[in-house]
Amino acid sequence: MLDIKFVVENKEFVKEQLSHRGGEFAVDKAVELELKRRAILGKAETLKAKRNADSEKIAKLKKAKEDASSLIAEMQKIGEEIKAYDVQLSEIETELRATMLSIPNIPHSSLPIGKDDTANVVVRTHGTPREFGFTPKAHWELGESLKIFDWPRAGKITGTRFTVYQGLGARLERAIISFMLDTHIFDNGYFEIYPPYMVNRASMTGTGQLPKFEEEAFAVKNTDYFLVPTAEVPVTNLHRDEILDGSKLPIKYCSYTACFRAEAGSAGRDTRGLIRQHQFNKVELVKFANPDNSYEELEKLTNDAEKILQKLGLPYRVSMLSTGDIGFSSAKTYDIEVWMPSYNKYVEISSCSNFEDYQARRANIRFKDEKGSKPRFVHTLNGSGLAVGRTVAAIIENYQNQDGSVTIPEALRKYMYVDEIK
RNA sequence: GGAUGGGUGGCUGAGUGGUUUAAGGCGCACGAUUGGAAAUCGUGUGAUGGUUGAUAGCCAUCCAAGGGUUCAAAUCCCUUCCCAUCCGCCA
Repeated sequence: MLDIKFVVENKEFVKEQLSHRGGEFAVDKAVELELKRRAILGKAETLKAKRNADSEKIAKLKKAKEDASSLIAEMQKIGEEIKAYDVQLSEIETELRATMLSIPNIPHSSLPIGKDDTANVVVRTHGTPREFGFTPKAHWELGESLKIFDWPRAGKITGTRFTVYQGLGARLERAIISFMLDTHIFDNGYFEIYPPYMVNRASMTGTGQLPKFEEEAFAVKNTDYFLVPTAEVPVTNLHRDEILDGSKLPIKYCSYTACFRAEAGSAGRDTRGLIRQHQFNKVELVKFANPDNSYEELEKLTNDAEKILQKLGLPYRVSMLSTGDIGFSSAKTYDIEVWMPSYNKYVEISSCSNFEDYQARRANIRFKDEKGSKPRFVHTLNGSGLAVGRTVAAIIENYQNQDGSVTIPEALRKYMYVDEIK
């Protein structure tokens, strides 16, 4: 959520910045509602001040056993007026909040301006795609011949876009989760969180998944709970409605969870293999940072995620997303893309974003620099560190051998207890 | 799932209709005292919104959340959420 005061004072600037995202946003409506709200609030508060003062007079009159009936009659009228204003106010506030929740974050000034991903800028590339001396196979082909994934049975027991891992496939998935967590905990200094896989509506609203993207989430029937689409939701909301100690910033959390996404609107895209699933595993990095250095923290967070690919020896590149391609709540996002031979291109495996105070304002997460100082909103950041299924796919494809076996990257062997899958 | 008791400022804990603008204590900050410290004493101690040049004042709101009764609600009524204990069930 943007700061309504800022929006009122800089309406044209906000509209221009948001126009770079493409689409229309209700900035004028929000400003109009806010001005109306302030006008009515002033009237209501004046009347309430009078009511407070006169109620005290009534109390004194009654104590002195004097007649207060005329004053009480007057207060009855004022009470009705106040009630009328309060009804108006709550209607305006409800509408204002809904309007503000529908307005996305302002893109950071460093972003390339463009309407979609074609305007993204590659900022660095690491490693080079391997020259195979044979025609490489896709991970779903190798997975079938190695008997490590069972999609027909996944379809039978659940449905499309689900996977049954088995044997060394299951072990590889589990090994990667441990490897990623250990790297972030011991090398990068993150604190591990293992949260619930279901969250309530307030949490989904706090990080920006609701109300606008409800069709993307799986709701749990007969409850008001949702399956988490990413650990970002429970982990960021750990500090919802809290005032943090500024000297403790940045707070760095890493968290493994399964993630659940409806993938509405993705029909026909990435239908084979592990790339686009309704349920997938992910290790997520979440930071709560001081606004003064949150962009340095974004660079560090991105580097922390890259370290996983470096240790695994997978070629990748980092792109800065354009104004038209960044997510709704984000001010700046780097995508990390791993080389995927079957696609013959780089595929997104991590998305690292600085939300500035957009989520913090929605979720009311603040900090104090020192005792007595005014609370300020923190900046929240997060990034995948990394998507586990896509990492499995990348390892299988990039480390495949001509005979259909897969060599296990050195860094994973102590978690796998074997050197290859064959 | 059933029963009972709860939810009050950073913590603890009073407060069942009107000097509560939330007592007292702890903690914290500042000051006094001291060679320095402890102890002691004094003062202060939250959030949000409005107004304003102002992080000064002033006003409003906030006692789990939402609604209701009343001239007036932390206090009475209703709904929901959460917590604790016991019982039942259970990996």
